[in-house]
Amino acid sequence: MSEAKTVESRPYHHGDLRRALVDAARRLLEAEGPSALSLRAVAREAGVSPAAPYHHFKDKAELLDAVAQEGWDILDTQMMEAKRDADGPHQLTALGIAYVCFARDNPALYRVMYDAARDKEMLPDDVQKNEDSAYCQVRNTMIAQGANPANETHLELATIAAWCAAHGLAEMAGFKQFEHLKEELGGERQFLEAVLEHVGLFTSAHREC
Amino acid sequence: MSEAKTVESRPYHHGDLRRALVDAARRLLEAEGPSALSLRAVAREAGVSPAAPYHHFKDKAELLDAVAQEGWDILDTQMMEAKRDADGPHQLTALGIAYVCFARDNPALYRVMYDAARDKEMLPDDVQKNEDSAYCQVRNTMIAQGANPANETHLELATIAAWCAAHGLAEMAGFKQFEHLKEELGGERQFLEAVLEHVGLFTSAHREC
DNA sequence: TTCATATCTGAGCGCTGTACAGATATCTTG
DNA sequence: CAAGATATCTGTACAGCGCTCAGATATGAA
Repeated sequence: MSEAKTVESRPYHHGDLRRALVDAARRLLEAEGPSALSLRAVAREAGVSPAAPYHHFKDKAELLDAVAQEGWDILDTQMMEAKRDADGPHQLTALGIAYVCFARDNPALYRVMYDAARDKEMLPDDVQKNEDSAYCQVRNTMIAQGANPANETHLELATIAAWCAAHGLAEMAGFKQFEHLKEELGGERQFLEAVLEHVGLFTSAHREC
Repeated sequence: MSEAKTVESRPYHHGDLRRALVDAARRLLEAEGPSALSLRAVAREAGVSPAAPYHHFKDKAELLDAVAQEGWDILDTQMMEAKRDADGPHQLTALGIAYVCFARDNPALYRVMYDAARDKEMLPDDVQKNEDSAYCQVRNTMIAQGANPANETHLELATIAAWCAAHGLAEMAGFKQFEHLKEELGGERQFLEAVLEHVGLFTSAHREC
């Protein structure tokens, strides 16, 4: 309470508690990691009572869904930028690298995103519906690089294969077992590129992360 | 208490509480899913007080580590069998399919395995040390299929790439988004094979799951 | 100005992981 | 076989969790 910001749209008491809660959650997530992300801690961080969030989210999972959605949006944006900055034949790898780098730079957020997905056994709906989504960007880039858009099934399988490889690498690139390889190859980026190159769907690229 | 089984090795009061706790955990995991796997529930299932587990495990994470270790052992065995039952050129895909099928058939256990890995930011040590581990089986199979064992780095990168793709597919194969593809391709197995084939490192195989 | 409604608080329930003192069973030593 | 050391297990307790609900409070509509 107290610090009611002078925003023009202040629907009710707090201003926009829903927004404030999601922001508080992301702050906590970055500072303390996923295990510290309790509903009560988020409420505390936002300066409200433990019961307040329940007027904006049905339960904890729904709050985390909102946090995860922001993660997907950021991922979409970063991949769009990566694709824009790469030339044609290197765009697919640029997308792959951007994906893995997003996970590396936002490990807690990435985990929240996939914890929600695993619980629901599905990715967010608009991953396949929104044409600007990371998923659709990969699909469209495959078409641009010569895949036959008419063979819908083949195209989708290739997209899924690339997505799976990128997700696996995103989750495991930070594992201690692979540190010696990063040193040997002269850096993390070289390691990521080398692994993606072995996947076959990707080709070598020259774009900083 | 009470039902002291007539085992020859009964070190102390319970018999082998450590063993009983891990078994209870796996029973709970299968019956109720990962979210029901509380230390207290495990103790309850094993018929002991909530504090009893602390004489065998430092904390909850250490109990889950023991559960996860059993998962890795089972995975090793199943992949060994899959490799044995496949002819040379199809062994790598057979390993990949076996990996994904293990995750499909033991989703809760697979999740415990990788939750622990993500927390520690590493796979279990013997994944790379034990020559019979799933990881080493993949590596050795790549050698058998023509990879140059002298080029250690290249070999390791290819193994990691295959592992990442398999892990990504293992986590996402059950997602609702891909159900229509499974139908279209005539079954889950066809879908899994098709995706792995797109990864490039794998080739088509003919082995039931 | 009055009233309905959306928002937030405070207290409370049953659950969790973990700590600790005390009881009990087993192993070891004489 | 007796006695003390030690490992094992119980009971109780504490703080924190997700979530519920009755009641207080601020807002928008009449």
